[in-house]
Amino acid sequence: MDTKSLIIDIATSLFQQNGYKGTGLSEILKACNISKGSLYHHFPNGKEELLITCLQSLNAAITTDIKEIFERHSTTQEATNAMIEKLIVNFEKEGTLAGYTFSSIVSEMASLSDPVRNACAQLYNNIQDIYFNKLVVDGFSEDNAFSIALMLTASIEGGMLLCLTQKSAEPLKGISKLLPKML
Amino acid sequence: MDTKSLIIDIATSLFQQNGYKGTGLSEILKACNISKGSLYHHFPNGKEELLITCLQSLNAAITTDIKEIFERHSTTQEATNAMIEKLIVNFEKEGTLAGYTFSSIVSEMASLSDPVRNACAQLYNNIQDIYFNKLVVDGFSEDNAFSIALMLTASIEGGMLLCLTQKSAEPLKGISKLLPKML
DNA sequence: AGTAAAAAACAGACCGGTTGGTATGGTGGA
DNA sequence: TCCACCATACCAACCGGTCTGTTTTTTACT
Repeated sequence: MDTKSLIIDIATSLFQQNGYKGTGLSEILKACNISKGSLYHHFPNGKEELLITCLQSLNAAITTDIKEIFERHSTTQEATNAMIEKLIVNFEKEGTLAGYTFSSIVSEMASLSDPVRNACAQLYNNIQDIYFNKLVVDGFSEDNAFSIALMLTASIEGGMLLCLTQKSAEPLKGISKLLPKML
Repeated sequence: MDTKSLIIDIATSLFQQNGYKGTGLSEILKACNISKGSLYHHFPNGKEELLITCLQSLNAAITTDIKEIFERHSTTQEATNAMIEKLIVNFEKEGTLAGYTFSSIVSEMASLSDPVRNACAQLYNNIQDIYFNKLVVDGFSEDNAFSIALMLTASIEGGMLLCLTQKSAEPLKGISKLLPKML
């Protein structure tokens, strides 16, 4: 793996775990085992440029991950349940939901940096789009599909937040059980 | 107003706006127009103690706010709609949802400090309890009431996150429209 | 009531450590 | 020889926290 990709991969997970301000450059450098000169060679505009690149990389990763799940299951409900199940398994095994959420960055940076905010917005949009398209195929009207896709995005993101605060996967499990009523 | 309350009030809104790591002590001191000695007199254990105190104060404020709304409306649906409406008005007027959410602190600190995480968990619990009790009065079974209360908490919190990233109140509006189907 | 001692509240200098960022110089391959 | 790539020394600014000293308020006693 080339140095730039290495930086992006490691920085992404550090940002997810500790947030933007919570992740120091030195921490990234040590984890990558590279020097400051190397980082600033690949990201001349510094930390924020790195963050945005990470968000884009994360965007691609999450999007393809979800897409794959949604292609494997015939209905939105099955796909959503499978997706949440994957979240739960990951959470109970790893004790973290980093890798699937980036809410810390949103709430940290949304009001401070428009480029970062836009990168996050695009990520949510992509996820919501996947839901939306599947719902339309399922036979929902575009209006309904849009509403439900929004609700899915919000409740899953909120559910992850609750899981983190409670150190328990119960919130996501409860949401998963309630989804059939919505679909 | 005594100094301690002043510190708590100002620090609370700063923490909500910029997160925990994003808020420097110096910033708090300047905003309060006090000295470091004064702050450390009232909060001898420093920044984290201050944060937890702020979360408890926020807990009381949000809880009584929501309680008041839920007492003024006869059904959960009406109350929820009124509450979201208030969020939307505030967001479109102030451009921020600080004051109603603290997701930045959750996602920043949940994995780093158990006391902070517990303070946040308690806050979510209190909110969810208000929903739950009203739902039971509405005639839902305890099981259903619990599920729906969870869903409300998650989707509203997620909705706020989406509003922040999109700089638009649309997500919360959409969620508000979809609530009748759930209740 | 008057006063002195004690406690609470506040101010600000100072500390070691870290932050993100820059400037310069070296190295290896095309 | 040139240039992408990397290493290192250095910087001012800031971080949270400690320290000592001063002011203000409360308490206790005559």
